[in-house]
Amino acid sequence: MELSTRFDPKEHEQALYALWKASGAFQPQPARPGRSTYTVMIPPPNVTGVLHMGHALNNTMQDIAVRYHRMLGDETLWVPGTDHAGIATQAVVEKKLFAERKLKRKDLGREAFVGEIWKWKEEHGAKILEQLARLGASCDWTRTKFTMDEDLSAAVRESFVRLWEKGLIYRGARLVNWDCVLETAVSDDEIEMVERKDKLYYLRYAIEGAPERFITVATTRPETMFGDTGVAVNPEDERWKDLIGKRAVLPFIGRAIPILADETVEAKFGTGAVKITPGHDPADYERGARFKLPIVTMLEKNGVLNAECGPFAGQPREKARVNLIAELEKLGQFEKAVDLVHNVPLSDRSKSVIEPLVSEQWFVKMAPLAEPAIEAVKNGALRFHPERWTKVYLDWLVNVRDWCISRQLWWGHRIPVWYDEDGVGVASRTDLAIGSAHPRTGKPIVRQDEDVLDTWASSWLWPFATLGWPKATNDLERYYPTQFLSTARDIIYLWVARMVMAGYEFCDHLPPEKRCPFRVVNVHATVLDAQGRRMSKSLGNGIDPIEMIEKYGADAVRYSLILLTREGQDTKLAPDRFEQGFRFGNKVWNAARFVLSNLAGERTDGTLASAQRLEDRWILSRLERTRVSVSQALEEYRFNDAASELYRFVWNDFCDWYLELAKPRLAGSDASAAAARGVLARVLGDALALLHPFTPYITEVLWRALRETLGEAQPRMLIASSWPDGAGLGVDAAAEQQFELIQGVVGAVRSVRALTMVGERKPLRALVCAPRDAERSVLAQHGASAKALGFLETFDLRASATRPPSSACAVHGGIEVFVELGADVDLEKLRGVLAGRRDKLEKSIEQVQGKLANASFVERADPEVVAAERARRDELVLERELLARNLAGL
RNA sequence: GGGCCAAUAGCUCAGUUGGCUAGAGCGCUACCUUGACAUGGUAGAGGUCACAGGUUCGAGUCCUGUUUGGCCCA
Repeated sequence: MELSTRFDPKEHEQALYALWKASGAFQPQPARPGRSTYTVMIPPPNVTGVLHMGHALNNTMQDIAVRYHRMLGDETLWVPGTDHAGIATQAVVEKKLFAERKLKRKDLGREAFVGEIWKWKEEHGAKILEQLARLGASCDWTRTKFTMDEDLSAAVRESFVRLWEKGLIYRGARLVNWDCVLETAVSDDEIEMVERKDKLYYLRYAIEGAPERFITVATTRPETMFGDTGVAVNPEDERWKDLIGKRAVLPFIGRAIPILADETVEAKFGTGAVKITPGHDPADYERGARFKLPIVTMLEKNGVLNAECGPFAGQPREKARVNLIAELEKLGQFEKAVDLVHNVPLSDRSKSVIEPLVSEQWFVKMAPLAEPAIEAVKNGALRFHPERWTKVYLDWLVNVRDWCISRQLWWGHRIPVWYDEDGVGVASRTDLAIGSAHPRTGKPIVRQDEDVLDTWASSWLWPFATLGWPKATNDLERYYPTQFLSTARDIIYLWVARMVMAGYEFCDHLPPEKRCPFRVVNVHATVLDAQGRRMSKSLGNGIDPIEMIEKYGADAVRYSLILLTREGQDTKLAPDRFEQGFRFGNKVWNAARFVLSNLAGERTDGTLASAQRLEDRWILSRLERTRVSVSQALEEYRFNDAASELYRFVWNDFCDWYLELAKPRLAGSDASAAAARGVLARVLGDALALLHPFTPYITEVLWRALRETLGEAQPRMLIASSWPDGAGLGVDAAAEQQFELIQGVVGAVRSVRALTMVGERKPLRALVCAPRDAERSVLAQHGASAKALGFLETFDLRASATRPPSSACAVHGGIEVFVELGADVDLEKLRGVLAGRRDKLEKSIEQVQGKLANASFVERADPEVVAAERARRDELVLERELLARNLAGL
C-alpha cells in the first residue's frame, strides 16, 4: 500500500469513523476470557450546546479510557446523550419565536410552545453529538439518550413518586433565586457572580420617639427598603448601642421595625448598622428567621415594585432605585453613596440581575439521601481522581441543603402532582384525568401542578435511567454500575453527588455495595485561555475545537490536549499549541512510511529471541518498558503520563536512534536486514496499538497499511484489536546500559563536529580511548553503530592513547574520543564548551566530596546510597581529569 | 471570613515514596536540503526551583510562616 507523503486528516477521518461505526465496534462486544464489562456514561451536554474545549478534553479522556478497555477485551459501553436543559432551551426557542414571528410563548399557549421546542430539538438537538463524533468519540450511538425521552421521563416520574411516598418531597415558601425576565426560579448553577462597580448607599431611618436621632444603614439595594422588617447592629458597637430595643421607622410607608443586637454584624462594614430584608436577601432570610421577623415581599415576579412600596409601587426596580434616592435626598434621609466593587448575581440565560424572592416551590429533603453518598467515599466504593476533590464533595454533602426542584417553565418534566378542588395534592405514576377521583380524598381532580422539574432531577438518574431503570432490563443488569465518570469540577455537587445519592436511593434492586453509580470520578482540568482566564462567550476568548480539528486534525487536537493537561491542574491554551500534536502525527506517519517501504519480503517475529543486535535488544526493551508504563498510567487514569511516555518513545528512541541504525542494515539482504525488518514491524505495530486510544485515526490508517504490507488478507481493524501483551519481550537492562554507551560516544563525536564546524557528514577518523575493559568490550562489539551514526571513516579503539596532533576531543564519562581535523579548524567554541563542562563538574565534585566527607552521611545514609555516591565521585573525578588534560592540549 | 490549588529556563509545563550533574515542548543561537519526516536533523545557550525559617547526613520534593496569583464555599 502506497502512503502519501503527508497525512491528511480530512482524507480519512469521516470515512474511518463511518467504518468503525458500521463494524459494530462502538457497541459492546462479548468480553474476552478473564475480562469484564466496562461502562462509561457521557456527561450529557446541554441539547442547545456547542462543543467547547472543556468538552473536547473531557470526551477525549473518556474515549481514551473506552478504547483502551475495548482493546483489553472488556465488554465496553459508552453511552452518549444530551439533557433537555430546561431554561436554556426554552430561552433559545422563545428568542427564535420572537425574532421570526414576534410571538411570545404565552401567545402560543403551553402545548403549542412545547411543540415548537420539540421541533427545534429535532432539527438542531444533535449538533453537539455530531461534533463529538468529529472528535472521534467511540460512543454507542444506538443507545443515544435524551432526558426528555419517554423512558427517561418515566424514570423521572418513578423517582418523584418514590420520594413523595417516602415523604422526602415537600412544598413550601422559600427564598429562591428569581429571574425577573424569564420569571422562574433558577438554581445556583444557573447564576453567575459578576464583579461590578456599584454604589453603597447610606440611608437614614428615623427613630421612633426620638425625632432628633437617625440610624444610618448602608445598602447596595436601597429599593428593598420596603421589605425591611428590622435593623441589626453589633452589640459592642458604641455608635448604636443605645438604640438597641428601639424601633426605626421606614420612610414613605412609616412602618416601624425593631433595632436588634446581632454579633454577626460586622461593625467595620458601612455604618455598622444593616437593614434586614428577609424576603429579598439570603443572609437576611436566615437572620430574620433567627429573630422571628416577618417577611415582606416588595417585588412582583416581573421585577416591578408592588403595593408594599407606597409611592413607588408600579415602578421597575432599576428606576425605583434612582427615584427613591432622589426622594430620600429631599427628606434629608439620604446621607451619601460611596463606590463599591462587589459581586452581583446574574442569570446565565437572561443576564438580568437575580432577585432573591420568596415563592412557593417544591423541595427534596436531602439529608437522608446524602448519608449513603458520604459513606461511599469513606468505604472506598467511590474514588476521586485527583483525590482532593473528595473534600469538595464531602463538604457539600455534609452541609447539604434541601433541593428546590421546581421551575416555572414549560419545557421539562411536568411535576406529576394533581390537586383536588380543595388543593390537596397527590403524586401519581400515571396521569390523572381532570374530573377523576382523587385517590385519597375522592374529590374530583381539578388540575395538575403547572411547574416542571429542574433538569438535574432527570440527569441525576442518568447512570441507570439510560440503561432502562426502573425496568429490570438486560442492559441495566449488565452495565450498571459503571466504572468511570469524567467531568468538570463545577458540577461535582450539582451532578456527581446527586447521581451518587440517586444510585443508592433508587437502585434498591441491588445490594448496597453495587449501587454506587461509578467507581472513579475523574475531575478534569479547566481549559483556560493563554492569559489564564476562563474561556467564555462574553469574553469571546474561546477556541473552537471544531475549527482546530479542521486545521490540525482530530488526532492532533486530542493528543495536544492530553499532552498539555497535567492531571487536575488547569491548562492554558493557545491555538498554536495544537502544533505539537500535529507534528507528532507527522513524525509517526513518516516513521511508518519508512518502515513500510522497507518491509516487503520476509519478517521475523520481532522478539528478543530473534533480534540479536544490540540496538534490536535495546529498542525491544524500551518498547516493553513503554508498554508497561503506558498500561499502568491508563489503569490509573494518568492520561498525560501515558501520552508523554509514548511521545518520548516514538520520537526519541525509535525515530532518533533505532530507525537511523536500521537504515544501513536494510541496505543489505542478509539475516541482519531480516531481523531489523522484524523488529521494525513489531515496534511499529505495538506503538500504533499503544497510541490508538490517543490518536485513533492516524493509527488506524497506518495499522491497515502495516497489515496489508505484512500480507494479512483480512486485517482486523485496530479499534477491535488487542492491546499489546508484550509477548516475547522483556526488559533487558544490560542492553539498555550498553546502548547508552554507544549513544554517549556518538554524542561526543557530534558535539565535536558541531562545535568545530567541521560538517555533519564529512568522513572523519576517530580514535577512541576506553581504558576500562567492560566499556572497551562493548565498543569493540558494537562500535560499528557508533561509526555509522557518527559518519566516521575509521573507529580506532584503544585501551590507552594520547591525543593525536591536530585532533579535537570530547569526553564521555571515562572515554575519550579524538577526532582528527585539519590544522585550520576553529577550536574556540569547543574549548568554551569543554571548559564550561569542566566547571560544572567541578561544582558537582565539590558537592559529592562534601557529602562523603560528612561522617554522619556515611554512617546514616543507606549503604547503597553511599556506595553510589562514591562511584559517582570517581566517575566525575575521572571525567574532570580527562577534560582538563585535553583542554590543556587543545 | 473558611477551604483548595499554583509559584521550577524567555513562554507553557514535567519532576513518583526526600538521594540531581533539575528535564521536555515552544522560543532563541549556530550549523545541516541527508533516500521517512525542514511539519525535519545535530549541537548549544538559558534555572539562587517565589521568600524566610525548620526537620534531616541530605530538601525542588516534608513541616511552619510570608508574599503573589487563581478557583470554590459563605
